[in-house]
Amino acid sequence: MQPRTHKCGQLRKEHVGQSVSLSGWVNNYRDLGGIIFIDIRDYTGVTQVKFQPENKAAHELANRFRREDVICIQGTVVLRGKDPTTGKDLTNPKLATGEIEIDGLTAELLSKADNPPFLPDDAEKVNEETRLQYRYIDLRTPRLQKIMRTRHRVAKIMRDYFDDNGFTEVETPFLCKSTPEGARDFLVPSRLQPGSFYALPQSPQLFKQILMVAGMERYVQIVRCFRDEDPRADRQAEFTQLDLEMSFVDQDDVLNMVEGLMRRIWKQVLDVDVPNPIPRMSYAESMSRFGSDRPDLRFGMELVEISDIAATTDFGVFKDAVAKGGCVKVICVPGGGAMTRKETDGLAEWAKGFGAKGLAVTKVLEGGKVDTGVAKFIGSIAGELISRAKANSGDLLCFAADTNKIVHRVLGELRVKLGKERGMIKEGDWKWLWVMDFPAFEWNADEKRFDSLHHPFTAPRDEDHDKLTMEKAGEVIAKAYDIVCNGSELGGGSIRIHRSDVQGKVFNLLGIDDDNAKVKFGFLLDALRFGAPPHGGLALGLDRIIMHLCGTTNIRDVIAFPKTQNGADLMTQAPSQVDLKQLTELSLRVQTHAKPDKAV
RNA sequence: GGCGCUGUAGCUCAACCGCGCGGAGCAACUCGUUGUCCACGAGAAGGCUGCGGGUUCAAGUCCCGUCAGCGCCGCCA
Repeated sequence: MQPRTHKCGQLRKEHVGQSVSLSGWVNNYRDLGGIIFIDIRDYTGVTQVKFQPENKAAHELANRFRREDVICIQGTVVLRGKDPTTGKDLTNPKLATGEIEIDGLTAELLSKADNPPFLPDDAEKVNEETRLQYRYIDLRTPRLQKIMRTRHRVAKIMRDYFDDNGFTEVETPFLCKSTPEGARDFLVPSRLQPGSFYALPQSPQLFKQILMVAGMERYVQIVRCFRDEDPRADRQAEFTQLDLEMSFVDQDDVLNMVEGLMRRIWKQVLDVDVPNPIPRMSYAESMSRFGSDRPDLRFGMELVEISDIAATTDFGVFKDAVAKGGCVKVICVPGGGAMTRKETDGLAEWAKGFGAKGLAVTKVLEGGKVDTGVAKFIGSIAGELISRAKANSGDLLCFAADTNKIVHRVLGELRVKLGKERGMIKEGDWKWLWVMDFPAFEWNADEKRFDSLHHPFTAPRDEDHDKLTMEKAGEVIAKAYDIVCNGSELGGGSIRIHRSDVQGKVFNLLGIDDDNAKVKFGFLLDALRFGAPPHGGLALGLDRIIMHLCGTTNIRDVIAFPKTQNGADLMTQAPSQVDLKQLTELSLRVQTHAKPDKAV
């Protein structure tokens, strides 16, 4: 094999006359009987190589080259120019290297390829199932190559940024203690302690707090996290976080640090300016106006409160909702009046999937009138309704009347669905937001106790410390914050509790008694007793950041070896059954072999 | 755990309301072709229609089950 002198995407006019050697894959071949053209590809691009019959040995070899063979060629860079007889322009403007070609003098077959199940050129059209099975071919496509390189680059920008700011990257364990709160843990059996299990970390939360107690001051880590829950288009069981924690800080310090990072990444990767500062909105306002704690601000269609006037109508659904302490809200869909009955019925059906009993709609006419749907019930408030919703003739009004939670959920989801479907999002628009002032706790009616909205180590506002009682816990606001980009939560964090007495009170609210707390989090409570600085931090979803930067909605695109919805790796066939011997060594016995065909 | 969509040649797709021997493009194979660049021309080959059952004179098509992939709900402190 000749040593490579250049990469396949590199050669230009100025290299003409040079003797070069390239290695790569056969992207395509065109055998014209005499002259043979081979397009050779590596990660930098494609170059055309020609083999003339006069170079007999090389020509005979090239004659056998097929797609995806790995070859090495050597020859002279020549200008394509114009055909001497016909005068036709021979350059290929579609190719970065299209002004030149290589007059191939020698060729070598480094590795013969079987007929591939699909060609990298066609991959975008191919079934994802097939692509995942042959992931190494899929990854040859320029698109995925580019995503993987962007991912690398972003990780480097992150590390450089935090290095510039005095952070230290510390690796935390993958074999951890299981903490049954939150998501399901992936468990790893202990051989040395039969019957005991490690858990893979859902996040390094406790370790990073302990690193603050340990005096690291500024910690960062790009770290794999694991949650044994069902995947989604933007969620994998195994995912990567940028995790950070800082000592002697309050919210503004963390927010400023993270904003600086986002500005650097978006500037360097996309040449897009992230606003300075990123606007902030309270959780309460976000829920009220957008029905979501991660509002997409690229379009309007805000939720409008109409409970007061809805209660004055004769419409039972509206009156009941308000009487029971819920609310009635409306969103105005510009131009939605043109929707058919079938379409609006479809929306109502869809809304039921989010807990709504239905979805009331009506169309806005000229002169402050409404028609169709629930029009006959709301005639008395039509004028006020149209004015509050800022509706115009031809718009569609969508109402939800229920508990606050369901109304926000349904209209929030509907708003996003219609915003996307009706082309209300401007291409290339970026809207950033910090959502702040989350409630610390949420009442769990089933278990008759409070749950943490964020996690149990989140600090309440200083002025809310005396509300850490069963009576008032619902009013406590946490020092927690989420960063939201175009309606997607990129990350979140909080200032943590650094006093063991406050932490104890919170555990009690969550129904974790002292003994239980000691068993589960004793090491953290101990650490907090031995000199804990005030600290806080944040975790960003690296996969989601890459998705945004690369313009994909499929998280599998940004992970080199992703898993399917079933948790399977179609390439390696994981998970698989294991030898009885392995199980015995781990003191494990499997109850059912549900899929014996997958046995090892 | 639930709802929906999909499954036909190596790949991408056809095949009417259930009616003829399930077709085409690409790839692979053979032959031809000296300026192509998703080369071109000719030929030959390629199928248990995911799997199992049912309805029917007749099923790729309808029904039931099952497996797999995708999207969603639940879940994701």
